[in-house]
Amino acid sequence: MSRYNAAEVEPRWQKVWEDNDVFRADNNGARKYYALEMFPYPSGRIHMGHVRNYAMGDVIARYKKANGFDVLHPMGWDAFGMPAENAAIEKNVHPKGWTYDNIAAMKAPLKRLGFALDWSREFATCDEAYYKQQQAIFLKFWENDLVYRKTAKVNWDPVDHTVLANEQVIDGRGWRSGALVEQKELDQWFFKITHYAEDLLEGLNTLDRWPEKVRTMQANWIGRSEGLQMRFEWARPTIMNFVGDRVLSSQTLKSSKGNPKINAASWLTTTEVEFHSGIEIFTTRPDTLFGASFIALSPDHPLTKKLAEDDEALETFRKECARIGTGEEAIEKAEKIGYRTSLTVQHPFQDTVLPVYIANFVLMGYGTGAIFGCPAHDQRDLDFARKYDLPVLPVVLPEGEDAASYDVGTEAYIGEGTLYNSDFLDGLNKDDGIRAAIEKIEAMGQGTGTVQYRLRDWGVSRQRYWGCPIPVIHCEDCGVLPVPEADLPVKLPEDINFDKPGNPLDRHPTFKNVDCPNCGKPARRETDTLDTFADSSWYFARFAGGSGNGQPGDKPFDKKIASEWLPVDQYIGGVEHAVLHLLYARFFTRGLRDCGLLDLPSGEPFDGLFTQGMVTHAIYTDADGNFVMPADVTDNDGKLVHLETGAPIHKGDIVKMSKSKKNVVDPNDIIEGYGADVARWFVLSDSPPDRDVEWTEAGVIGAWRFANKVWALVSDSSSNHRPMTVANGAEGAALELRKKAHKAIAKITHGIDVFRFNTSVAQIYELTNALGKYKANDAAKAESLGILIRAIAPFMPHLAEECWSKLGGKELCYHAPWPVADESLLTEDTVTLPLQVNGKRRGEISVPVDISKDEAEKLAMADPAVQRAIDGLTVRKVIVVPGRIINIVAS
RNA sequence: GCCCUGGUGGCGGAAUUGGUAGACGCGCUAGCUUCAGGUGCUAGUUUCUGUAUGGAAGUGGAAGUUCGAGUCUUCUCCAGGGCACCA
Repeated sequence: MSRYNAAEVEPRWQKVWEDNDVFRADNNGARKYYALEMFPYPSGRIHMGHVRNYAMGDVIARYKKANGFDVLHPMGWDAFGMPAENAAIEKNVHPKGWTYDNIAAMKAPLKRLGFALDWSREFATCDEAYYKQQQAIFLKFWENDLVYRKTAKVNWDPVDHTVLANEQVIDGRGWRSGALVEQKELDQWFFKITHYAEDLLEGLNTLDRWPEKVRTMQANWIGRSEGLQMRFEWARPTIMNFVGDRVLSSQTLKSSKGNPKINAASWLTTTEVEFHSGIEIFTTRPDTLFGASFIALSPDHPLTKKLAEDDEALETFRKECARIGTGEEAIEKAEKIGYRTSLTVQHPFQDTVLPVYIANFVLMGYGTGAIFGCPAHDQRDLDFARKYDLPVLPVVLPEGEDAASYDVGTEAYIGEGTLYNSDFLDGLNKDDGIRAAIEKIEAMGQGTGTVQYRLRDWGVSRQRYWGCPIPVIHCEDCGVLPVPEADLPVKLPEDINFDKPGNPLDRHPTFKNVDCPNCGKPARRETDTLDTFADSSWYFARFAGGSGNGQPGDKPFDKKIASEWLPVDQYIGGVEHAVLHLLYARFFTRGLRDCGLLDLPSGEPFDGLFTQGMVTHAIYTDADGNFVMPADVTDNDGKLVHLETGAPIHKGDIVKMSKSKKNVVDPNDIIEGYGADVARWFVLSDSPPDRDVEWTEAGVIGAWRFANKVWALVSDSSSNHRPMTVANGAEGAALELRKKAHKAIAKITHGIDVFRFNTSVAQIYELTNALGKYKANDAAKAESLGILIRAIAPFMPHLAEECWSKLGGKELCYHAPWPVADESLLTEDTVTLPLQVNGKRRGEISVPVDISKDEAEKLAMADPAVQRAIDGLTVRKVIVVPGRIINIVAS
């Protein structure tokens, strides 16, 4: 037997594939299949997570190809972003050079892994040809009212010197830098994602090939709630005080605040609210209006700010709230605190007056920034009411409670029930009560039923160099103008430096200073660049229909071709993108559709989504607690020691591979040592794809052994074992082998179809074992070997080609059709039926599959083990499940 | 606090969706082979009990539905992830 030499075999087949251009995607009229993995950021090194991600996609791509699909499986680079700028600052290299060098460095090992990728479609998002089209899309979105500009309070990351979208702020810190985020007022560009809030939410229901978890996370993020937006009018004495003694009059308000219309769903926190005639609130529980005992405004509410101008104590209170707002532990417990104003409002339905508080738990960013408090049926309101001694009047009576004695105590009741203490709402249930209350308020002209979303518009301005320039010019006379299409792309200048903090574009004279395209006078070019999440929001369409590549007349993508390939049939990537990337991409495809660029009625870019688990590894530390790379650790008689020093090593937790913990295994080392196939096989074999897989040396060796075993099987085999052989009419051991092989086909196929590659792998092992034991050199063996090799091909494609060719396969294994199971070999003539007595297994009998129930029962009763078990008992019942089990009930 | 996921041998994990729990792999044990350098083959490997045919227990825990539960229901514990004052 000759040993399998991956180092020689793998590059050889890679060259054959490349020379024959076999992975190029063409739409030849067969059913199309678009397989895509989230494209990588070119950090310069590939890691095991990449290997696992792309190995999964490759299984799907090769499997679909074998099933006769036209497969599109492209690869490219998500190449804009801050690491390039950080490298520029730290290592004094140019972001562009750094990025393209990294791409080259990553492309080599990726090719060495032998993925069936159509490299002809490769691009990087930092290619001029790509960002030119992104600028064109930006302008198109602008034309179609999907882009707008506003001064807004934004999340400012003081470490990265840039703005962050809401989604990019985690626990009050920047998602990348981890720095505490500050609030800053800036002119910002926004994508109007809220325009599609309802559609994005609705669309989730159609994505039945997405993980439930991701859909839930997006739904939560969009955060739809139905309710009532209404006005509480000032109580008579208040309006006198308010307008008379304090600053405000309706005239000054109107002129300073402009449009009084409420736009609560907008990104802006400076919600413009008309408050001279009352306070606008939003509620999802208008049925509990009769239980209202106060009104609370956000500390950031415009009215609060106005009042604070004349009220030092209130200003102090506001600062107090702001201080608590940023400390993380404080948010955990966040005691509810309030400030009582001298204002009061009129209850809409009855002759009572409610005090107006400023309260720290009311958020300006949601609804109108003001609420009515109903302590009996909202926990926050209850905590607040108990603290400030406000009335707690229950108006929803839970089932089984008595109206006369019911008391909420310290736990607000938020469930269903019957309304009482509520005048015209008495006796209604929750939903009817909500409807009736909304109707009444609408009839009174004090409000309307509305829908609120937590989702806010996507702020995309970034004060960075290494991103797609926003194609806009600011002219003092003509205003904000688009760069004319003929002038695109707005290129990133290359003569920049990072010797000062901030955006180099902002201090680049020839970039920044331009002539107005309208009047020709000196004007200022926009120096902000787009959030890099924009880059990854349409790359899949460019892969599918990109053309011209920077030539004149190039478009973002060919509408017809892109629309044929889209949606992506199977998208694979990490869960960490569940909200950000996947939501933005769904927005983009809707925008592209509505701008007429893409023919995609559903607007959904990804038909199937799979989120794979991480690659983990134990953390190794030495006696001093320093992290040690796994490659430097060896096993010495069951004890882990340092490879060089021999010092003892401690094995710690098994966590995601990360550079900082040094628990990483370099794919390059594995490829060199064992070959690409072994690395691929290992990451797919043991764990289900959606769970984490622990990288172990033993596991790799196991995979390596298996590859050799398959090779041994083939190289020892007779030379006339043509892989496409079909054996007919075998019997005895040959028939058993054929049955095994055909059953394996069915199970392997199913495993791939449902993304349980580990179960496919197990079946491949079984078939290999069966073949290993089968010594005859006949047609049954030839057929089974051919099945085995084709089944292995999506997992270990090089080994498969080598075996296929050794066995005399005429064409490439890559082009060989997926084996089809012969139905007649999947069924057995006889089955083994377990015999149970009172649910306990007592024996088994072998019977023909088509045996009658009576016959089976007779045989079961005659079984000696059954006889022993029912000795002295009376048989009550015999349950015969054909082909499955026989259970005898006796007592 | 709320919402998901999951919990099965020493380990990773199977289980035709209510029908023989532990497939397959790793590890381990015993034997054979001498391939010298991550080797191949054979047998065994849930636990307890018994010389043995066998018996008993067993899928985080408790109860339930059922002829029959890893699978369904309720409660509960633990781990991982997400959201977090969203009115």
